[in-house]
Amino acid sequence: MSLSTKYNPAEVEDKWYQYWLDQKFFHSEPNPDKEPYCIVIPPPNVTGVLHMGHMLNNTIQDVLVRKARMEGKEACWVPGTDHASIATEAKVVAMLREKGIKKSDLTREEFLKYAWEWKEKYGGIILEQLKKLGASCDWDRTRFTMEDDMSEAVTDVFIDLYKKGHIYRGMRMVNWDPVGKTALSDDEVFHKDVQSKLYHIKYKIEGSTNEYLTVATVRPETIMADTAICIHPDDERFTHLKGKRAIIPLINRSVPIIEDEYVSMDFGTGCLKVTPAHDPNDYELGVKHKLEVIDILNPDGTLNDLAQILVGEDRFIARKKIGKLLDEAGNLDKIEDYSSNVGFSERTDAVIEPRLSLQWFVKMDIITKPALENVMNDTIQLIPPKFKNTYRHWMENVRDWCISRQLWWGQRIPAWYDEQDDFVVAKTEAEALEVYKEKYPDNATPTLRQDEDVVDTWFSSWLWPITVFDGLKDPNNKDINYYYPTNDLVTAPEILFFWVARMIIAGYEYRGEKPFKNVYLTGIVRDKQGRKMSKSLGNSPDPLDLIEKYGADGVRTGMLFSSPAGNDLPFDEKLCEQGRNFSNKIWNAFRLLDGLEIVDQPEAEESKIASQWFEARFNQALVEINDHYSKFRISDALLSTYKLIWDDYCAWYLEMIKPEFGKPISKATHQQAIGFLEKVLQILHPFMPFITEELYHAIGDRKEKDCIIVSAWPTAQAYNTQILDDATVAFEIVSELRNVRNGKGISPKVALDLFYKKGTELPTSFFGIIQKLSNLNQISEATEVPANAITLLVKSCEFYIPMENQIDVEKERESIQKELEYNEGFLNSIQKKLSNERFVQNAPPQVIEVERKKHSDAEEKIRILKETLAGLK
RNA sequence: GGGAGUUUAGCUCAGCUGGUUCAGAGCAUCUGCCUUACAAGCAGAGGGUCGGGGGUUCGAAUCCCUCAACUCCCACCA
Repeated sequence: MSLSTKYNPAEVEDKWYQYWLDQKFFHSEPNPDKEPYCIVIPPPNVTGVLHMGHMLNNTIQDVLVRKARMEGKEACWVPGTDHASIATEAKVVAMLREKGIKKSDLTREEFLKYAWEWKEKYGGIILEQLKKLGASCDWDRTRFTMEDDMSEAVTDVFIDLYKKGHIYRGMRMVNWDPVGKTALSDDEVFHKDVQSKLYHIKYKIEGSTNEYLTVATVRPETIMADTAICIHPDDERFTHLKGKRAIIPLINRSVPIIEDEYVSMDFGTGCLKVTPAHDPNDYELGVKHKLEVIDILNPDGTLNDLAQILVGEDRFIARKKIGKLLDEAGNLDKIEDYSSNVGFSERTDAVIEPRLSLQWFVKMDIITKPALENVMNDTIQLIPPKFKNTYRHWMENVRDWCISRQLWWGQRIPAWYDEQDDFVVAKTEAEALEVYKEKYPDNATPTLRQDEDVVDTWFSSWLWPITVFDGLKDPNNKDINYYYPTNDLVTAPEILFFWVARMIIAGYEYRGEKPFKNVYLTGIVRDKQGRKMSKSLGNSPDPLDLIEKYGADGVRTGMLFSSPAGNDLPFDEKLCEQGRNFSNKIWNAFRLLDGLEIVDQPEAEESKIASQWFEARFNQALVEINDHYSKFRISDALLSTYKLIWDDYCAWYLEMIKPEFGKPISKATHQQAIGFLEKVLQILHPFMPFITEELYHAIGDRKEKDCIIVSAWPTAQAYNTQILDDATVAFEIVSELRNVRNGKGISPKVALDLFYKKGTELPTSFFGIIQKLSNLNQISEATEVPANAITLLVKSCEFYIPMENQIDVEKERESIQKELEYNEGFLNSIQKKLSNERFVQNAPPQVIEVERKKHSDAEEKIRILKETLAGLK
């Protein structure tokens, strides 16, 4: 069998994924004999398509899960999707629109039928895509946030929180999306700077004939909703107006002039029109000064009857028209250009209208307490910890959470209204009726209607770590008892508050326990220009294309080469290329071993030393890699693994044991080499699951269940440090010799002789290896300095390489002179340091000792260099 | 406006409580090699006054002050 020099991932990836599935390696059940390790996936939107952010995120999760599985833990990665009410509803509405169906023509039931159909057809594509990445999720446990059980949990929690007084219904100024006709949470609004006009409008003072007060506003269409004019109490310009009233132009309604320090004297005209129904700050002022609230807008953003004029006009058209009307009436002082920050709906892009409405809220004051505390005291660890500050800031300033959404796709609010608009919070209509019996004692059955709204999506996903194990329905079941609290959560910092904080809140509220121990916050994947990769910008490569091109293993490592926790990842396809090249490197290492003729002959001495060295080196690296993992330094763990395999195993070890061309290898050596390969493949497996599984089987005769994915993570053994030190010296000598060849243009094929100065201590055990790697005839002690030789210095040891052709004495002299000068300068600086009394007095003895050593070493080196220079003829 | 963070080689990042390496890695670059596992490779080399300025110290990329640039989060003045 002759293998291609290039590894072909397409041939093996699907095969092994299916094999793992068939063997149920991803499936987990509570096992009291094993320590649990659990990750719940941040459920992607059902409407979602895999993007680079998911790739990064899920690769990290898979690395953690695979490592835990190999460590013998009962590893369970729970997958699933989120119903994402707004996003999904928007998609379904768009789909219907294409078919010529308007949502408004459908009943709720009809719409939901379409929505479910859509979900069944397109939902969860993303989970299939994750399989291509190699994600080792327990697919038997796949959940969806709008399954019956999950929805029931949402309802139960709503009712429970209501009973505990943590949910209330109240008037609140909310972000109203007039296009989507829904209230949005603050998080769903984005702000943009918009060029607009500042209208200076003159309000006549009541009782005067020609005295006016000017107010500046960007929203002249709301003057009909004004219920006061506000001035600063210390503003001397307006002292005479205190206690008076002003007349709203056009509609001639009289409003009081009030005083409040909220108004800034130096902004605009110093007078503020107060419109409690249409501005959050004005609303606050209104509450404070007990002002009337006049709402002049319809839900769709048109003016209603209360506006008295321009009824039925859209708010923006009304704005233009009212400007004209005011001008005609002589109430328009001037119009200025003005740039202001305007809120937009994240979903429909409509300008947000602050609107007063009855909404459901979660009171955040009490229930956030344990969530703040346990992050601050590191019971739950944020990685990197710098997010603690941000987290605290948010938790200390958190506002009540508006959880009602005027949508259909989602869990409906379990509140039941009678004809008087009284409501009862209950699980079912029947239960609600029971409660109403008290109000209607005469056996009269009231007609009830359920609240039309659904709850915010986060109100279901905040329960995710509990509900995936049915921990609300059955708080003592064996799954939740075993897997909860889960271990690590891997997610984007953008949703630290929307989701992570709320899961922590829910965890303490419903389990009295944190939902996870560590929160690993990934960075944002950006393009080369530093822009966030997003669908709308079209700057994100299709992950599946990348996988096809570089292999899942290549893409996975590509994503991880440079992404420390919390740092953004400026993505470059070159990273995947590096990953692919790495697969290829390993593939070829295997090809080398695979192609050798094996004979039962005694092992070469160099090979024995080589194996001893690699054994030590492997263990040293393993300790380092384990340490990286324990600190969630995933990129570092990968890089250490990469170097162990590429540099130590391939570049050094394999070169050491490789037989001469055409010659066979000793069976014992080959077995060692294969054994080491197996070990490094295991270490690599979390990062590159596919190629490692392929090669694991290629290098051994495996039974059905004997797979690398479930093999035991190697245990770090105590290692021989002496051999590592010796190797370092040996490698340096080899490197210097290569340097000489490079500089003198001597082919590696020309064998050289190497002499060392009499009496030097050298790692003689490595001489064979040095000879082999550097193509040397001999390494011998020099009885005298050979003539016509190049002198080398390695760690203050002198070496001579006799040259066949006359060496260029001048050039040699020059280079030695240069080194001499460098060393003399170095010596000088140390001497200065050591002659500084204060240094000698204050520095710790070890530091001084080190400086002394440096000093004597440098002196020795200078002496040798001088000698060599003198010897050059 | 409030808060947090970042600034170390061309790029992406390590450098823990100041002191063994007059600053490290990967990638990229340059030079030489189609050397019998791998040119998706091999061997070697160059490259940074650690954002600017000041201070503390015998000694600072590391601590303090200050300035500057960038990033993120929160709030949003009519």
